[in-house]
Amino acid sequence: MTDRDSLPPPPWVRGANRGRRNLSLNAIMDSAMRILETEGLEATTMRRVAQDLGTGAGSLYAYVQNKAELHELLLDAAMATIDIPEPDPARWREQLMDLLLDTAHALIAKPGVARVALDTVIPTTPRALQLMDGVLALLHAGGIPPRDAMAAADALSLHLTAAAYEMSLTTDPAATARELQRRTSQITQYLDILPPDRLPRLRASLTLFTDGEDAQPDGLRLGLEMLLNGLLTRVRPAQQ
Amino acid sequence: MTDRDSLPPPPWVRGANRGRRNLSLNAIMDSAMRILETEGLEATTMRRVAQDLGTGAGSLYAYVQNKAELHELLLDAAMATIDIPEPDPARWREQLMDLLLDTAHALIAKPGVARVALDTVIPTTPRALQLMDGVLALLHAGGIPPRDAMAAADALSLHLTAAAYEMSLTTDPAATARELQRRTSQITQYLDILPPDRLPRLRASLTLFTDGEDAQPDGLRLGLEMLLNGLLTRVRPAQQ
DNA sequence: AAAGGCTTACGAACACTGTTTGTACAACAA
DNA sequence: TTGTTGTACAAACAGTGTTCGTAAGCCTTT
Repeated sequence: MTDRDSLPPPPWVRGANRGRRNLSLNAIMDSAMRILETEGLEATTMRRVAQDLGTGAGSLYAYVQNKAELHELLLDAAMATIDIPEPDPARWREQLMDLLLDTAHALIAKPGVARVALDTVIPTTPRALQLMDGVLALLHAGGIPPRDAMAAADALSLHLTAAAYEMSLTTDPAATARELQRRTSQITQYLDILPPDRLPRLRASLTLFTDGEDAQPDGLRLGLEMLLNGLLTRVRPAQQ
Repeated sequence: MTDRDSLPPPPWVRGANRGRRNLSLNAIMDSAMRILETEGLEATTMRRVAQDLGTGAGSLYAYVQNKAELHELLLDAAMATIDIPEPDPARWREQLMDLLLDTAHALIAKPGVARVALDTVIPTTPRALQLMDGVLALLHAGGIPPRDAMAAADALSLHLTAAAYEMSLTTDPAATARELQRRTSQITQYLDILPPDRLPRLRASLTLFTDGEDAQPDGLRLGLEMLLNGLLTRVRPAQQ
């Protein structure tokens, strides 16, 4: 298995093993991860983490450049459970789908981490690079030319991340379940006021929409299957 | 053309025609839109809008329930330029692609609005409902069964919104162009430190990645084409 | 061993944020 | 004319990220 063992920390992370006294990057990450798991990303603020460590918010800036960097490190930590397979040309598609679903589940598991992934223009964190390399390897094993593979990997990871983000909006607290109820009732309430010939397709499909709540977790797999099928049947853009 | 004329305001919008004195929802929206266009979504705060109207932040709460609702109204206003076509079964696919690209461009045109679309679990605003109805109409015209059409519309709009959001992260200020440069240089810098046999696929594709900046605007169309192709060749999930 | 420099730690401060509350005022209905 | 309704506004609350000055500690050099 290539690239499964953990990589060394990137050089731009300031205080990897630097803390001489009370604090350390490990301690900060432990506190931040605990807060992330129990209170969500919104609550994972500099002040909250510092309070958990019994210190001031300013002290964290010796180990971390930004709140954004701290969140990115949390994203990297959340991807620890993903393991990248050795490509098997006979099973590459199944392997790829598993890898993508694993990644999505890792993002959903830690609430709010999907938003970090979406906010990060290009992920530069070690595990993100490993993941990208793994996806490219599987696509190459499937016979996809490198130029198409890059574009496909982009589309797949974008879709995956967005779907994970959307799901972590609705599954986090029970409060957002009420929010979803409020939304759908808003729509029906609005449709009742409108002339009955307006928005007919939406009217017809609304029952599928509300029932689709349970089937929505499959929506992720469905979108990814669509993308993969489309990739295989598509006219190559390099030749077009 | 069905549903092209503007719809009446939804009943839950409080002060549609209510302002008896200085303020009004229209004035608030005008100020907010001007600030959105010139300073971005982050700067479009309650206090900033109120200051632009020469009043206090609290006054806005007579016309708008939340900052979130104000942002949603801005999203709705940004979608004003999209026109929904009358489905022509012979050209449905081209029509659909145009509609989706139009929507994406509308989201990108007003900086930060794509984020609002992504944060909104289910868009309930009039124009969003019109758009959804229009997409469903085109899919039905293409012979897609209603159940699949709903799932496809979900996947397409998710992909579209996420791509628009990603693009508005890198195109907004020139500062983020430097950020993108910093990211790629971080990656190469990191790869130089690693053993040269690690992440080989990413190494090989990195040149395509950096060159891909110019071709990235086509990434959106490419992803949507993949989704559409995949939809047409996919085994129907209802029978599986 | 003593001195210097570097870095962590910490609290205070700055400039913000969304939202709530109390009070004053204007306009409409009875 | 009185009363009710809902707008306007300022102040206040509880937060936020980040910067800065100061004090203390450790390591290295003299």
